[in-house]
Amino acid sequence: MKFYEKHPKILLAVDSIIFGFNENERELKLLILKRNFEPAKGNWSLMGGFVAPEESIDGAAERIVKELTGLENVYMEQLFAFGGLTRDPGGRIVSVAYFSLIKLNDYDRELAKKHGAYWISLSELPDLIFDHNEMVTKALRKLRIRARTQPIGFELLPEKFTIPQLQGLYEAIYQTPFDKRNFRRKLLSMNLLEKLDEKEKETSKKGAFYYKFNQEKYEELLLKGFNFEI
Amino acid sequence: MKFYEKHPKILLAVDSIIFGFNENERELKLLILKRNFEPAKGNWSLMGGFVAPEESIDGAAERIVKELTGLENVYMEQLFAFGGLTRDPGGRIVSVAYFSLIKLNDYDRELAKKHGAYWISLSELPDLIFDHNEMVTKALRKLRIRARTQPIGFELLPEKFTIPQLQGLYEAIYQTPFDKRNFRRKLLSMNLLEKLDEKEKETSKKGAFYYKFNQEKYEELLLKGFNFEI
DNA sequence: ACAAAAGTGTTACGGATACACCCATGT
DNA sequence: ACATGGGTGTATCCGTAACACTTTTGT
Repeated sequence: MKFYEKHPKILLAVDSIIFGFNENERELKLLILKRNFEPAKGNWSLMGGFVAPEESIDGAAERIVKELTGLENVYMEQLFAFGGLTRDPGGRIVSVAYFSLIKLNDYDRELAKKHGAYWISLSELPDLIFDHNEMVTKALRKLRIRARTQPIGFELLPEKFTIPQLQGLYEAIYQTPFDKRNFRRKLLSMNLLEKLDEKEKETSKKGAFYYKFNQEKYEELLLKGFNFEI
Repeated sequence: MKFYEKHPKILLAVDSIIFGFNENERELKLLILKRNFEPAKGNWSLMGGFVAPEESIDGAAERIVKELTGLENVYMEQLFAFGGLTRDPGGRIVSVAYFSLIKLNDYDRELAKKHGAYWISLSELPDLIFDHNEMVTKALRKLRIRARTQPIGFELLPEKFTIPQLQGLYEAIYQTPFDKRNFRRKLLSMNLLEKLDEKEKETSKKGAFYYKFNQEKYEELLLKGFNFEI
């Protein structure tokens, strides 16, 4: 039984804003690529693709990220549906944008290379095709809002991280320095970080203790009405 | 010059969560209708419609609201794109949901009647078709977040309103009482409300002064980095 | 005179901010 | 011994929350 058959269909795409972070650098990166098909071939672009009839839009977004990075089960959130009539000169396309957070050391370098993908610092972002710069701006704004009230920062860090690394991440996201005493106090006061015995000794002589985020504890606290807040 | 021609197209719809408020009652209302076509004919549903090839998704959302209420230029915000494979038993449809805020006295009663539409209190919301209840839940959550940090409450009130009416609106949105001294102080301290000489005398013998929201002043303050916050 | 809603001030508390020195260790 | 980044405590400020009585006026 089929309904709605007389209604016109539309090309539907997804585009992925893929954020990456490396705990040793201090910048948030974005994965973009040289587009290898028309229109706008050769220009910088986000990774995207069309939604197939037999896949959900979330599924399409996951497929796109996996094609480019080899990663599955990464943090992903729907950003916005872009549906202006003239956003893509190649035709009338509605695109649902998603943003993802990945650890910069995890992705598949071969796959990325094959697609002509590069990590770009946010501060050096070039002009992208169509409305992709607008997508990035919107994604960054949403990321900043999210990172304040949900513990998604940890998606960008390895399992073990130091407090200075965590602070570096937040400083990269918000592009502003934090007071290290206040930052540490605030984070530790939530009792969500587990201190390990091991120290990170690359970046300082004294060494900084590793911590890890306790997801189970977070979920437990959530049920009691706890709100993560930075 | 056409590109992308070999890619499959998809049915794209919009659904509208239309919130309404009447300053004399104390409840937030939702406009829903009895669906008059298959599938799920006769069940409660949000107002929706398909996106035409020659209209933007925002345009489709505006058209839908106008068809049902006769209103244009109402506050409207994109909520979320729902793209699960089985969300509509009538076929594979991706739907972009929007929510709108309207003043309950403004809409066209004839149009609404013709579509079989009714205003329902949030507390009495029935089962809606497909994922429409989920849409409403999500819209309500977003409305609550927005109303805290942007002056959108005024979209639900007439140009002239009293402080107790404004408080009643916020209490309806958040389903929780506020202290009237603190509420009044906070709102007035932003210097965005202009006190009029006139009083509203229906609901009390003493009468309450009317105020109006000063949009120009708000925009001016925004430029200086002001943040609306309740 | 009384009922019913409008309007008004002060205090206490807690979280946020600002700020400077000591510690550990590799060279 | 010194340079480098890690780690710590306290005082102040400000916004938030709690709370009860007076005013106006229609009946």
